[in-house]
Amino acid sequence: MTLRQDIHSSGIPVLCLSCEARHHGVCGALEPDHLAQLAKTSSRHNIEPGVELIGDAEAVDCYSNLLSGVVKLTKSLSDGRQQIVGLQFAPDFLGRPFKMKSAINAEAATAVSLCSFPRAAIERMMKESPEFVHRLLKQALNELDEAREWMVTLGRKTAPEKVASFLLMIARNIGSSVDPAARSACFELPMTRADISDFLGITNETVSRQLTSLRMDGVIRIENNRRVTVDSMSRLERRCGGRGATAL
Amino acid sequence: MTLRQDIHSSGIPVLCLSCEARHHGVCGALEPDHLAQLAKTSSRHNIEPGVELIGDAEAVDCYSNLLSGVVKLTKSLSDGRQQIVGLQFAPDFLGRPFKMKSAINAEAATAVSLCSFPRAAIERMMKESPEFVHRLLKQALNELDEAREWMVTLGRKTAPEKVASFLLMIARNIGSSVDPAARSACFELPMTRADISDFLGITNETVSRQLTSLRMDGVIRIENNRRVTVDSMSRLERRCGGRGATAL
DNA sequence: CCTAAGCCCTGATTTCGATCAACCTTCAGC
DNA sequence: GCTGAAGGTTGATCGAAATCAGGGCTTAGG
Repeated sequence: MTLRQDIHSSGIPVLCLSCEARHHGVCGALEPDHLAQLAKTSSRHNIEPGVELIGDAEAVDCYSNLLSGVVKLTKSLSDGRQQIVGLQFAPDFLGRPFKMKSAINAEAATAVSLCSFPRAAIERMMKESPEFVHRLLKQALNELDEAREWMVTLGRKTAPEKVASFLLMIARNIGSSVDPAARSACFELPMTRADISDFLGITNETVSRQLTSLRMDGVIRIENNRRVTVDSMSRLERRCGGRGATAL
Repeated sequence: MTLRQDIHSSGIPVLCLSCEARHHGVCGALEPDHLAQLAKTSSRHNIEPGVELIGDAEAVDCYSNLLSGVVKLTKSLSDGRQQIVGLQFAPDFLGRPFKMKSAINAEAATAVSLCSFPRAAIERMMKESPEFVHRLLKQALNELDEAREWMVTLGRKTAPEKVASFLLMIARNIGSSVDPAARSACFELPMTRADISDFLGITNETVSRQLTSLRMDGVIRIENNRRVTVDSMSRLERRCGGRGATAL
């Protein structure tokens, strides 16, 4: 492999050189030699929308860096009711240290590309690199914050507020905006109406109605059912229900 | 102080000897010398129900081990709507590494006792003891799991199921049960009906009605508004909505 | 081409839980 | 003792969102 020689030359594996995970993801915590170690066992996958990311070779059980696309984490009740409990965007780290029984399903919401590592390699990294664990902790705390933010949305917001909050969250995560102050945004919805409803704890009919309502009111524009344009972010924000200002 | 001499004799600070946090909490990750270091700067507090745990001397900004009692974490919208986003039981670790702006309020739900440490001491521990960070990661992942479990409850369960699920969760956390298989349980509700409603995303009237309904159906007994007895856990479980079985 | 399956939108109706309102109990303070 | 506040329960009414139902658009496949 060309890998070994690259390790010798620059210290950083060639595969990792252009990888965003090295800047903002967990790999940023690693020294070149650790990175090289990991890279030797890594493999890249491209995954189609709708494919489950579980056990086996496919993706996670291995741990993986999410390089592009959106992954949804879901939990279901035995009667079929489903709730999306997390969305992961690049360059999040996927996989669950310390246990298998998570009872959470991961599924590619869009086309997804992953950089996967065998479980053993990651567990070794956790032993050898405190900085790596540190980074994992940071991500876990971030996800915890997000989860708690959603709990407010799920428990205390109305359907119109839920949909607006969802759009705002997506815009902030994957929205492209020319404007540096992000006064406007444009993005492709990474999920179907049914997914959105599972995310917000409402029905797809309600999602549809609320999107229409936002469209009618000129807050958003929608093309091809998926492409959303928000002209005025602040206008959208005002529809999200009292901002979480606990102080002031 | 007697502290120093105890460090010399046994290696473990006297205060920590009988502390549960040393067994199941974050302190369990520490070597005697680290523990001694921390103990020197620790202080214990007793806090009344309803008191905010924020900034200042009072409690957290310091980090603290929760020694007894229940702490509720809440987020509010500016119009007053409130959601409880987390409950902490002993021996959880309170406080937020890496940032101040959490926008989360912590409040003693019951009488609470804390063992607090100055921010600097904990940050130093995080640098010096990888095992400590490891422990923090574990707790964070646990809280994340709990948060996600609640998201299902908030988003997809009916009011009766929500209340049953809440009782089950409390019973599992603080229920005393003679029976080892936990066929029955008895506990003091750590919060008011209003708190419970903020936790479940419903109104206190609805909480009240559902409790009455469970009482009428013989699933629970209630004394003094607070003391709850569950004779058959499995009966209660059946009221929680399809158990999160994703597989099988 | 036609058909069937997804996905999405919209209207009519129903229902669950919110809201409004009254009353009870307990407890602290005067 | 009385009074008022806080927490809790219960009933009546209302409304937001679920449910039920139908129809349109796009895409894949025969």
